[in-house]
Amino acid sequence: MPDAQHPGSSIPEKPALEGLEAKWAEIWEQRGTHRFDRAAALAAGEDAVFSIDTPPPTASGSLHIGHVFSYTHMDLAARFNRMSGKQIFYPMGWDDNGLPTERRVQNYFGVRCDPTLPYIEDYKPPLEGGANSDGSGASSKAADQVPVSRRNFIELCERLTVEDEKQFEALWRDLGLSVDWSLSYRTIGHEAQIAAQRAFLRNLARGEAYQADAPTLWDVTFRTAVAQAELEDKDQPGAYHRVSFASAAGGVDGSGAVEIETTRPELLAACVALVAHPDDERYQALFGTTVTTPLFGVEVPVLAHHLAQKDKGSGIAMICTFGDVTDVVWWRELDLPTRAIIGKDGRLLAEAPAAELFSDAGRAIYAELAGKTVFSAKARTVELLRETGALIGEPKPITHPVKFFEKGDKPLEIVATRQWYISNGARDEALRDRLIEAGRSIDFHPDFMRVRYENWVGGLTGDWLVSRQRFFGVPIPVWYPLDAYGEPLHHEPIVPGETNLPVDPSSDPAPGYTEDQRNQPNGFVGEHDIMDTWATSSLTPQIAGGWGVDDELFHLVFPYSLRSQGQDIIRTWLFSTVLRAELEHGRVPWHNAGISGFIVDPDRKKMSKSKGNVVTPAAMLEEHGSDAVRYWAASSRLGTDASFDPQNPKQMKIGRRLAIKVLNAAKFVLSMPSVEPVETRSSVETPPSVEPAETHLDTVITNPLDIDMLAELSRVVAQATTAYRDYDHARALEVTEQFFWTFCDDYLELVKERAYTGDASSVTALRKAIDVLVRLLAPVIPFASDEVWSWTHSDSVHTAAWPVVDELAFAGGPRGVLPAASAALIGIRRAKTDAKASQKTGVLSATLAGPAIVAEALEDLKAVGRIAELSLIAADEVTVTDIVLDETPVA
RNA sequence: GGGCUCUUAGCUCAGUUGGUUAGAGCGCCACGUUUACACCGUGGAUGUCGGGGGUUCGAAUCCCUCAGGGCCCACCA
Repeated sequence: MPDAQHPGSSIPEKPALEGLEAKWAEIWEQRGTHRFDRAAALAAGEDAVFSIDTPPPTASGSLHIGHVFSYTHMDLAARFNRMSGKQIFYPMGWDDNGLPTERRVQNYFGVRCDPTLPYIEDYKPPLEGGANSDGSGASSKAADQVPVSRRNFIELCERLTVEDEKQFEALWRDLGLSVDWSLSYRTIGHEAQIAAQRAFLRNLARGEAYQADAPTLWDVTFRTAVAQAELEDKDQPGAYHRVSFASAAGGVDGSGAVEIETTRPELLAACVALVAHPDDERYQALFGTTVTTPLFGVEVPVLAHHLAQKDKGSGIAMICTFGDVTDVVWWRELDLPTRAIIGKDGRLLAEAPAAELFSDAGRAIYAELAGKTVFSAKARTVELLRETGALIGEPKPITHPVKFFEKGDKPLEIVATRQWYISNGARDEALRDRLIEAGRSIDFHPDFMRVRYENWVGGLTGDWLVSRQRFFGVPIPVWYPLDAYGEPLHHEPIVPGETNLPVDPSSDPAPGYTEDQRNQPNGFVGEHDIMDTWATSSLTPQIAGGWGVDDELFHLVFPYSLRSQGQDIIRTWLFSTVLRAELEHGRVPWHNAGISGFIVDPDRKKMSKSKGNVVTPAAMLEEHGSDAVRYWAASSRLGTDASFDPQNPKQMKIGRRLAIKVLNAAKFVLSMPSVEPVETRSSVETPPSVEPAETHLDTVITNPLDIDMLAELSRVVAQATTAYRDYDHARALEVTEQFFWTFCDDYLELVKERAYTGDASSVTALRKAIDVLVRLLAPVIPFASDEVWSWTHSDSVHTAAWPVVDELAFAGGPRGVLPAASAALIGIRRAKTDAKASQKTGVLSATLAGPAIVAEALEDLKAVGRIAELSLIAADEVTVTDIVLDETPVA
């Protein structure tokens, strides 16, 4: 391994990409190339800071190609701005709390959490790595999992996530992310817990966080409430059951009955009303009357509400507490009683809340259904309805979308529970307007992504449910006093002081109480819920920036310059971060939001694990090289989906070819006889106006072709810089790459004969061009770039100054010498190709037609074409009008 | 049902405020082993710019409309 101060300064015999990742990752770490220089930032002011709010990947998940894609986009911005003289604040976090970790720990170690169990010292879990050898699959079955205490469970979570995070970090280093690894954080870490609890307590103090006992979407597998942002529709088989209710008022058309259609007959015991549209003629006479439920014999009212749809089913619906979210709306707006029968385990409650209203037969029926799952209760109910004749016809099978927790595999139920909420604008128009306004003051890249944010804000149906009935997460930092009967006073929560954070109310006693008063009358009880993982992730700018802990740093980096993320988490991470910043700081958390597209397979389908079309990033980096993979990612603009065919990854080969070409071209240029060393301004500290080593370029570079090449390059510098400033890295790469290939294929060929002789103009121009090109390409191919840079510099290209037009100002504007010479060169090559001759075949004489400017490169054309006699006649287009090859075989 | 987005060569994509004959890379074909590069070089062929209509001297580009793909949201009796 080379010395960090003087890395491999010798040019290898045969430059190669292999090994560059490991070599440079280590040198960058040793040198602190990517460190945030706080002192310099303080001295230069916050305008000189470029801060990035990075997405903490789910530590228990696996990284896929989509991560590589969007994290590379973010790194391009970091590297460009670093070279532009900014102090880069580029932390990296791991999202390690939450359900994915719990589930992975259950599978990996074969355990499940049972909070009633005592802690066991030095606990040895039954499994290491799960039943599957890769440790990732659904290995241990739930029934086989050994129950362990909450503390043991959390210890296992922490143990596993630390291991996962090491692997993630290694991958990111391999990819060449220029993260300052001293700034890493974990969403379950000490600092994150403090920030999450402090923010929550401030929300509480301002009235933005509150409790409500209300119907909540509930996952029966994980036994936790879930939020709107975590919902996902899944198509499920179901059936319409037509059920007859007896009507004392005569029913429809005097039939004595009202028929409804339902997909959830098992909820019949929870029926509280029927509802039809107020304008529906069929039911006008029945509004205000009552009907009797089949099987249970409960009298329920027939009501009118505008949400009822005339054309759906029979036009009249059964309202149950609670079959779906529309039921909740009706229940609330029609002021109906609560007779919920589904428990938190997804089974019918042992005691029905309305049992006293049931008929005797109804009570017997319910006794049979109690304890059954929704699935078996439904089957039995249908049998009973059929036996009693209340089922009209046979159930009609349908497929319909049903709400699921995005990580769950059973339909959500609606259960009335006490939960914590944070205002998000759903019920507060003023806040919603502020959030929309906040979105408008962020520059989205591309701009249309803002619409997704606005749609989400505008479509919110309820406040943010932040409490989760889980174990591995940041505890909600409150306790409740118990009255003389031992009943908790939920409306009088006890809160800790901010200086005492973090707290765990399930193990720390409430302030002013002692631990032996826990769960005692007149004592206290700790809140056992934890926060939604987004309640922590929404504070990544605050956590990474030292909010409330290190105000000097926080003011330096907040609001951040850039949030970079995928489009799939606009509704969760982006929205919630804007919300928390608005509530806490009254301002937006960042100036720019760069939104990456996602990866689609050749069939235009989104890559996902469930479809089995993912490729592991580590294997990809290994196979193609990191620069090649980065090139592929950099070729796609923000917001644009990129296709990737794992079976045929030819797209990676293009970047690989570019990186290899850079190594070889640089080596070739540097092998030319050196006339006068060209020292370039290479330190960010050097003021741009002082370039002593370069002032003589214009006296050395005198050949018109050389000057024109640099003039073209100057234009490329301007275009690439503008593109990077606009977060259009793909455009920057495109113009740079196009010039680079012209430089290699045409210019380098044209001047190499001249350069071999030590011609000062061409050699100096070549070196200058390589020097600029390597810097232009450094964000995209950082490994090859720094390798090349190290051959002539002692510092890193990544802390070198981004090229500026002033460096090449002496060249003036492009005059067209290079394009004209290229066209002439192509003509000469074509003549040789047409004659099936080698390119090194000599030419006795040739005539070029073309504009006069070609004359300025005539000597170079003669040299590269091995042309003895070359004449030029005037024409608009460059063509070869006459050519006589030397047929003498080359010795 | 609403919103956003896309449709250009066999494939992946550029195409700026409307302006000559619509471009690149890959792939394909031919040629070439040249003292940077065989992980190579040189050259070549390849299009009804999704369909239709309109505005204009002029449309891949602007407008309308239709079709198709993708994503997000809503609906869930």
